[in-house]
Amino acid sequence: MTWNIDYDRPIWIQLVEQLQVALISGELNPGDAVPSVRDLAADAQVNINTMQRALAELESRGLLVPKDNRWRASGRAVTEDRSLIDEIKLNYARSILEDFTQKMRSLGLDDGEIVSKVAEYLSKTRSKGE
Amino acid sequence: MTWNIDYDRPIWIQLVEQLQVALISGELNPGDAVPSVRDLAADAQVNINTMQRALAELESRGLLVPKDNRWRASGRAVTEDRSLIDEIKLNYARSILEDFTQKMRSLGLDDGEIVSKVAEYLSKTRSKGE
DNA sequence: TTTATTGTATTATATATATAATACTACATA
DNA sequence: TATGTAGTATTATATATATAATACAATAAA
Repeated sequence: MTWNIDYDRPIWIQLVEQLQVALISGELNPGDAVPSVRDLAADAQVNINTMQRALAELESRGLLVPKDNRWRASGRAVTEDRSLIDEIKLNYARSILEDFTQKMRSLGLDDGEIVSKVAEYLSKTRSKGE
Repeated sequence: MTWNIDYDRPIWIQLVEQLQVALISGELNPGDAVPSVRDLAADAQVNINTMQRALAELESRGLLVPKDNRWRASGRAVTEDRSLIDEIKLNYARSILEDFTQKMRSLGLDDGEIVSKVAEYLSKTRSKGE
C-alpha cells in the first residue's frame, strides 16, 4: 500500500486513516493477514511505536484482530465482520461529504454551483481509461 | 465571526484557515478593520500568542496589513488587494475539490457516483430557504 | 532444538504546541 | 497631559508527538 504523510497532523492518526481506507476500499480483504508492525513501519518510513499506536487503535475499533486466539507471534488479520466494515465505510463517506459541502457553502457557493464545480473538476482530472 | 476548533491539528493553523475563509467569503471586506489580537483571542477562546501567530501568518501572506504606515496602535485591516484575495479563493476552492475527489475515488467510487452522492447529500441537507 | 519473528513494553530524548504572566514602545483618546 | 490600547517580545511550564534503543515472552519456522 502507498503512504502519504503530511506534517500538520499527528502521524499516528494519519496512519489510522490510511489503513482504514485500505480496509474499506477493499485493498485489504476480510481475513487477510496484515504485515507485521515492523514491516509496516519500515514501509511507511515511520517509527515502530507510531505504527503500533495506529494498529492498536484499529484493533480497538474491531477492524483488525489477532490472527490466533493464543498469543501474538502469528500477527494480525483484517476482521471478517463485513457489516462492521460496511458501517465504517458509510460513516467515512458521509463525513467526507459533510466536510466538503460545509467548506464549499462557507465560501458562499450555492448547491448548483457546488455540483457543477464537482462535475467540472472530475472531467478535468479524468484518467484516460474512464 | 464563529470559531470551530478541533483538537487533532495545531490551533494556530485552524485559526489561519478560518480567518482566511472569513476574508475570501466576504465576511470581512477589503479595508475593513480587524479586531485586536486580544479581542480575537478572547472571542476564539484561545491564547493571545496563538492568535498572534495566526495573524502574523496572514500578514506575511499579504491578506492583512497594518492599518497605518507608522506604528502599531492602530491595529490591522484587510488588504485592499482584491486580486490577491481572489487568487487565494481560487486556490482554496481547488484544494477542497482536490482533497474531496481524491478521498472519494480512493473509496472506489467512480465519477458518476461521486456527482450523484454530492447532489443527494446537498438535497438532504438543504435549508428551507433554498 | 535452535533461531527468527511476533506483539508489546520501557526509558530517554527532541521537538512543536499551547498557555500564562509579564513587560515594553508607540500611538489614540479622554 | 494622563490613561488606555495596539502589536510585540520574553520567560516559564505543561502536554502531545515522534523517534531511538532496548528488552522480553510466546510462538513459528528452520
